[in-house]
Amino acid sequence: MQAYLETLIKSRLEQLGWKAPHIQLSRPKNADNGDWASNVAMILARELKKAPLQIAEELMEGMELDPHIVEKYEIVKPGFINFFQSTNYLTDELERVLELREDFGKNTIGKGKTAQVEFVSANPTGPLTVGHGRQTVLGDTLASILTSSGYDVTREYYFNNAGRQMRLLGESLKARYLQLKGSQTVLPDGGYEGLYLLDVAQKLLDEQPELSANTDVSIFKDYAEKSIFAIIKNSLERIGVVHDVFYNERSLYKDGKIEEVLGLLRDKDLIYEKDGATWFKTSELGVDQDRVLVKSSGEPTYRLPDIAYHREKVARGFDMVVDVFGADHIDAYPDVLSALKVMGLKHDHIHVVIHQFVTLVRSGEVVKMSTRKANFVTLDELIDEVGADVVRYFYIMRSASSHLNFDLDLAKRQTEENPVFYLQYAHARISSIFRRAKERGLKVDTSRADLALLDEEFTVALINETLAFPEVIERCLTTLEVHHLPNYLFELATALHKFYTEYKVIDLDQPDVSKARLALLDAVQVTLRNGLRILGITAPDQM
RNA sequence: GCUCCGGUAGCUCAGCUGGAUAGAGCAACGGAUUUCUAAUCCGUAGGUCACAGGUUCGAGUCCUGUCCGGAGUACCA
Repeated sequence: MQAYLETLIKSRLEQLGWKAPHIQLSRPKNADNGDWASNVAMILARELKKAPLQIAEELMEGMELDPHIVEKYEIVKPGFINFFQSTNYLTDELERVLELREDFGKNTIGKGKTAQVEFVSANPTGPLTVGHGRQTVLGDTLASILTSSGYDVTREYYFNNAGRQMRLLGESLKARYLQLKGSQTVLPDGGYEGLYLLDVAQKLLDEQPELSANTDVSIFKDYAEKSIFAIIKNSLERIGVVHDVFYNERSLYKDGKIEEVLGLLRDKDLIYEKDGATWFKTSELGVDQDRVLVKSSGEPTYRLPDIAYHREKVARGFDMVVDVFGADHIDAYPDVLSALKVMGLKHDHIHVVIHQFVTLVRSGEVVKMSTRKANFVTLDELIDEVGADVVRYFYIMRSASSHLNFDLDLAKRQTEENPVFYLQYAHARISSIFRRAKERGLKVDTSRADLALLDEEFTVALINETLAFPEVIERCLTTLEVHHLPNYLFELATALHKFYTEYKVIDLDQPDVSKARLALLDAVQVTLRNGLRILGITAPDQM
């Protein structure tokens, strides 16, 4: 419908020799204003120096509208052109939904293209926290949106296992291990205090009781990395997230990629030595100051491997790259991108999605989170308390650029007024109706239903809501903001519940109407299920 | 100081590239169940869209400035 009107208006503009601005077609909030509306006449008013109403008249005069699609149009006050879709159009589209089924909502924007989504990327120094959870769900859902748009998607987890952090982790584990053996060893300065390390230490002690203070730290480091990664992967699995690639920082060193980047930047004269460290002249690239790439200790800062990693991403030839980062990385990625730029590499296909922090509230108090301190809430604990479906929904119901207030007490309490259950109930409710229909001998035979019977107010509203699904997916894709999807599904559920209370679906006195309504519900359920699948939330048939 | 994000109903937040009367959930109050699941629906109340200017037919949305909250500004990641 949207596309149809757009091309129609565009060609008419050309006919008249008017310069086509961005044609805007929107769904008016008020049903009196039609199903679709365009402001094109008002936009043109300035340039043509004519009254918008007159422009609209001239525009519409020679327009040939297919009565099968558009029933009528109106030109109203400031200069809107309102289009009213025909019932035929609605039922045709509904039939299409029922043919497409699990493919309804998909588009082909990314057909034949590859995409990579990097997300989570937490270093294996501790269990995933509630903070990581947001990024996890955000990235996974974005990846699903891309898949629905035809992209061949790689979900990737990049982790840093070569730096100072991991050394500290090894030392921390060693201290814990020795403590278990009765030694008074203290944790290193800035070490990891989390109790999970004690568990890891206990396991190590059980497996290898012979280690001592003389044992090389690397033994402890590797063991810690392996153990903690197992914990992380288990958490990811619990909320249905599976990465295709775990990209290891250490490999960048092994393959000489770190050195290559330094060499390339040096060729551009953007590297210099000062105070024993190696600096990147970011001040020449629009940043307020230069950054250190290699510390005086000889260890690179996170920036350097990040640049090398992104160079690899470019080399791997993805058509689209999405990086999902927390707000604490806001300062790092511009350096990475400008480094790619000066190395002459493609970079405008890289999209960075920054999400704001999750503020955790427990008993009315804000919980400060730090992986190194012991007082953090893990993603696992959250899943234990509220369930994976609720966790997933809550994390993406808000836009990424907004701070997310996660009230733990509320989330735990929530079992009844929860939007997740509201949504799932809509799905289950339809299943229930289908079961009952079957009992009464009514077949859900969508191909034989006379959809033209679906013309009541709330029915049409429900159909319209259903048909909006593909637009929502597209919007998520173009904006890379996935919160539109849960919001939409909530509205669809509302439309369904309203329809349900208003009309009786199973009515043996009106078998034709019943059949048509069952077909409609089939389409609604297909849509709900498709949407929930993208969100990674289960669609129960019974609650 | 500078950079980025946010400030919309009591609370948590939507509001698509500027469009028609600013919405939802929760909380409050009042209703609906001889019925396909009431985990539902309907109604009432609740607003200076932080503030001040500007741009134009039209601003919650764009521009400038101010205030408030958060993040960053590290030889941490």
